[in-house]
Amino acid sequence: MVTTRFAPSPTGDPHIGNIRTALFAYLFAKHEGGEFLLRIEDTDQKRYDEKSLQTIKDVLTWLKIEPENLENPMIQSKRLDIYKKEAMRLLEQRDAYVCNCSKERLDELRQTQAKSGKPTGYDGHCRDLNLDFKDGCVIRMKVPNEKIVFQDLIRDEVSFDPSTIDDQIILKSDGFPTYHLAHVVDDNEMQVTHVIRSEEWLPSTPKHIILNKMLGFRQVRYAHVPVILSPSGGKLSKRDGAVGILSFLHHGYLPEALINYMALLGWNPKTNEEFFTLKDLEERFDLKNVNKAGAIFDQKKLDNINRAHLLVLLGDKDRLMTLIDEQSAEFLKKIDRELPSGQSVKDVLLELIVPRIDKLDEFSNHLEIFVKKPNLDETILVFRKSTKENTLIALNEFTQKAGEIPGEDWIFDQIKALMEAVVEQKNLSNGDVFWPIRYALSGMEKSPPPEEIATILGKQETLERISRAVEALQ
RNA sequence: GGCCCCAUCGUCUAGUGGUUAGGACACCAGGUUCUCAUCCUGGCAACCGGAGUUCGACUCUCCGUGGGGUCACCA
Repeated sequence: MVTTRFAPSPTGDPHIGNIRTALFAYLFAKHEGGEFLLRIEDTDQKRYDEKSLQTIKDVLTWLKIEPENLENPMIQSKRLDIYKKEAMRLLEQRDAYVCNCSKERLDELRQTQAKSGKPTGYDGHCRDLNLDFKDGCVIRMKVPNEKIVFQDLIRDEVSFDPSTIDDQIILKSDGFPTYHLAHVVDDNEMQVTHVIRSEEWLPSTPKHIILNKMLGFRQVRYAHVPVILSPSGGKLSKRDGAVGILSFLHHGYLPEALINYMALLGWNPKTNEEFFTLKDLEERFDLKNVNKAGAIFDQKKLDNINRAHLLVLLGDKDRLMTLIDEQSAEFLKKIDRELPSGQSVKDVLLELIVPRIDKLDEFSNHLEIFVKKPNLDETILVFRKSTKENTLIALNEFTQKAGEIPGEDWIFDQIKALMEAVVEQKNLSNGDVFWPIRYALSGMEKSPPPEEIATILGKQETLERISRAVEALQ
């Protein structure tokens, strides 16, 4: 049976790169009919963020990549005695040793090494001293002199020369284990079969393999997934804007879209399709089809995929209503009424607005136009294939004709007929008329059609807005 | 700097010795005899360089070059 895990440190809003790794681990487990587990690696007391655990759980739930033990994850800080016991065992086996080198000595050592152009690393000062363990000392693993070769599920064979691996600390002076010891012990206890983690762990993998062997644990398979790069090519970091998964949530991205995009970033489905649900991915995912090279994060593509999922959501308007912001939802309910066609104003607006937005946080902007007069830019007011003169003719003629329509007839087909009449009588193109009226009413380059907006705004407000547009042009 | 990993359109990628090097995003043009959007059609655009191996290399090997990662009592 396959078991994978997601083992984040509780240090804040989870990075999208970590979540993608979690997704791969989840998908691999599901595809193999196995288990996906959660473990919290909180052995660094300095960076601990108490809200983070809940955030991690919320995010996994929101994305629907829930670990089997979501409510009861393994927490490393509660297992200190276990790590210590294993460290002591290694000490007894002479696979590890006590080191009392001071921080100062270590810093100095590194500096001299760096200065003389040598690789930095522990020099083995305490290796053969056979010091007794006392509180305040650290324990280091004794790296044997043998070449380490292993098969990475994504990269195939990777090998390391022992001279490049130094005697890593496995138990810190505060009694906490380092990652190296803790994860090996935990993965064994959780019966993890496949360690799927970020590529940045590749260089320390030989240490983990050695530790695992020393402790007599069964072998695990490793898969190192490539990192996500920023548009400038480096590691995607906070300097590149939003990288925390929560910020994507707050910006109105759909969980299913995020999942779809993250999967495509580095994994390929071996088909030309690109739209996938979680279920689809569970069926098709294979580590063999994960790319080796890092992939640059492309927000445009994410937006595009989000749009595709948004369109699908139109088929489930009840869910859609729960996803848009509260104010917008309330507003829609307030103005909702049945139209002669039998459709509701709410549904019509949903249908009109959703295809025009990339993400849900833009939704309220589209509703705002019904309560707030837009700021107009006279250069946008003129359709790109039109002229200022024709725009003025169109707006003025529309105003004049509109005056003749009684208030109770102010509904879309009438208004549309009106605009069509202007086109015909003044010998203009559709763009000459529809574009400036729509922009005058909405102030947006993308918005529902003018007659729809005008109907909801009412005759008086419509004419006021058009007259403001005429003023802006003159 | 040492070590490790990587390298096809601007971006995500398909391609496993013989292809007009395919798809998607973005961009551009056109269409949907109603604007913007949606949708549809078309266009632009790539094998990092050099040696080898081979009848034949984007595909295999080596060397460069470039990019990334890592060298903590952080994970």
